[in-house]
Amino acid sequence: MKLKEEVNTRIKEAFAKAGIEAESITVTDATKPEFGDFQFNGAMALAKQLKQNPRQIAQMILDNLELGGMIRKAEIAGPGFINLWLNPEWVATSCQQAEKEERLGIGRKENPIKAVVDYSGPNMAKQMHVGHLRSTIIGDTLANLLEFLGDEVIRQNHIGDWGTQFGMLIAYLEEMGDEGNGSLKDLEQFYKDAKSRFDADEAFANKAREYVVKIQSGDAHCLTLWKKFIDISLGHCEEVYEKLDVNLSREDVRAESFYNDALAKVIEDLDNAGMLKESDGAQCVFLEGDEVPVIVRKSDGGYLYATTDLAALYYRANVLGAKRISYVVDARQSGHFKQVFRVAKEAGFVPEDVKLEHVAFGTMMDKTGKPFKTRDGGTVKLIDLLDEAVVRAKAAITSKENYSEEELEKIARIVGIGAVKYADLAINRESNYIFDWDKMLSFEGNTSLYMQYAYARIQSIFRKYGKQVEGEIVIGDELEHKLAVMLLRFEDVLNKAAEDAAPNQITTYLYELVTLFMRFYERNPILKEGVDERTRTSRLMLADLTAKSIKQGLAILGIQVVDRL
RNA sequence: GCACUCGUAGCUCAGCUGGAUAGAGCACCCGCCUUCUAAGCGGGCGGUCUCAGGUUCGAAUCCUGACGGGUGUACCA
Repeated sequence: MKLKEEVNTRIKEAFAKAGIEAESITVTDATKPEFGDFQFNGAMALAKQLKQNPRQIAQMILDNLELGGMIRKAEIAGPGFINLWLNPEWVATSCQQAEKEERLGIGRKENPIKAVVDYSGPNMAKQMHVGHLRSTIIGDTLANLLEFLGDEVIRQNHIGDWGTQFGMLIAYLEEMGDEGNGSLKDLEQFYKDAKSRFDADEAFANKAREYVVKIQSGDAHCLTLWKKFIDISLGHCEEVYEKLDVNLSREDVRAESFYNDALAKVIEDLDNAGMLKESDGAQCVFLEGDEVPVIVRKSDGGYLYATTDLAALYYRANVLGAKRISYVVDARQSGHFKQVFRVAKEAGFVPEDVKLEHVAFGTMMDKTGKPFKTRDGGTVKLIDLLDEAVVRAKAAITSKENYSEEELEKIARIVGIGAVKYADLAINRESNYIFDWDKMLSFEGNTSLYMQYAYARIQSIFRKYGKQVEGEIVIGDELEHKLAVMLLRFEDVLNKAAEDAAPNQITTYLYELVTLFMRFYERNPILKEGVDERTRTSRLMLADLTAKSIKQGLAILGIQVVDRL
């Protein structure tokens, strides 16, 4: 249900009938319960334009407002606010319909597009650490969300599999022989070992340098080694994806090396477009207003990050046919993307109507407010964080009920991993955030467990009830009204979250929804004695729609629910 | 130096297309389990929204400046 749009339409019609021109009309959520469900504040702004009394304008709108079955009451308040109350019968019927539908009454986009979401992008020479978490789960959420709303989503995992360090790594892998597979378990260590070997042994260093050239020139032996290395390293990433419950597979991998053959063409095209200039021996694009150029080819002939990204943009826009290309990458690279996007558009690599966006997220800080160091120790390996999350969840669950070992393991995984993902997704992606192990693994307050707990409580009710619910929803009190309206707002929230690529809008919504439900649960008994049949049915249906909404919302975030907790 | 970004309760954060008394969680204090799961619910404590100007009927929200944190700034990705 596009609730706000429905209300907006009514207001727009009122404007038209009153003969008032107004550009954008949007109602907002009421700020207080006593102000109803929605409020329209536009009369005040309009009053200034028209040089009239705002209350008079508001009155004119009211006089022309068709309440229909949807709106129960509309009132002018204060300087010219219009407060709107939704009709409980209308709310009830709408919820009733949503409860029956697979998609909970949420429509699919009328004009779906192809959307590329570029996320995760681990470097094959390094182990995934907590810093990689954000891109992976924000990207996955965005992809799930767009998919749910009807777009054709193409996930792209742009892994870093190319560069000088691979010469050293494969030379070392070769030396290790069969032991190599095992040592690669700890990539960080493997890298260190290779590096110290490189620094200590001149012959090895030379071989490493030679191998870099050989991979790039397509030497069969070196390519085999390289492929083996990438394969093993990618396997480790997949272990993490598996644990994280992220929808990324090998088919989504489109590595840096994939674009190698297209790089020369990028330079050629830029040159043909007259955008290329040589500076200090390097091929550059100078953008108007930018101090630093975009270097696309080094003075030694090598290509760069920007070159690969341009090739990738071309591929995504023209071969994949994407109309929205979202890069879920650390905010520190915003300068880079701003430039690359501009070059791509100016050079015509990407058609004008394609939306390019950098879904930037903040840097992770430690508890003292300093950036998490990537190199010299101190980093938490992602896999360790996830394992610890499951261990803690298990400890927390064990005390509650008796589970079989198998059940326990399954629930602990869902709860623990969910907590880690939720903690990250719940904060505004753009600001920096502090990595706090304990906070991330907390199970109190606004956490995924709160939602999962509510879901389990509802399932418990239905287990006891033991029948299918059939009947109608009747809004019994103010609390049920609030809950029902909140349920109807789901689609609005998802659409806005998709537009802004903001997962925290979904978590905020879920938290508000569940908070309302918990109060409803405490105050309005369902199966207890003395509850009449009609009320019981209605409350069961509200609970059911709540559960389904929680499940769907969490599913988009990549978090599962359990029936029992 | 220049550019970007952030500055809201003791801590961690929402709110930012301007609206009516600024919201949560954690922490702290009080209350609620013989009836649907107390990982919950109710109540309390806690704020000159960094500061100073400006625009406006109205500013945490928009603009300017200062201060403070973070980041980026020519051949790494």
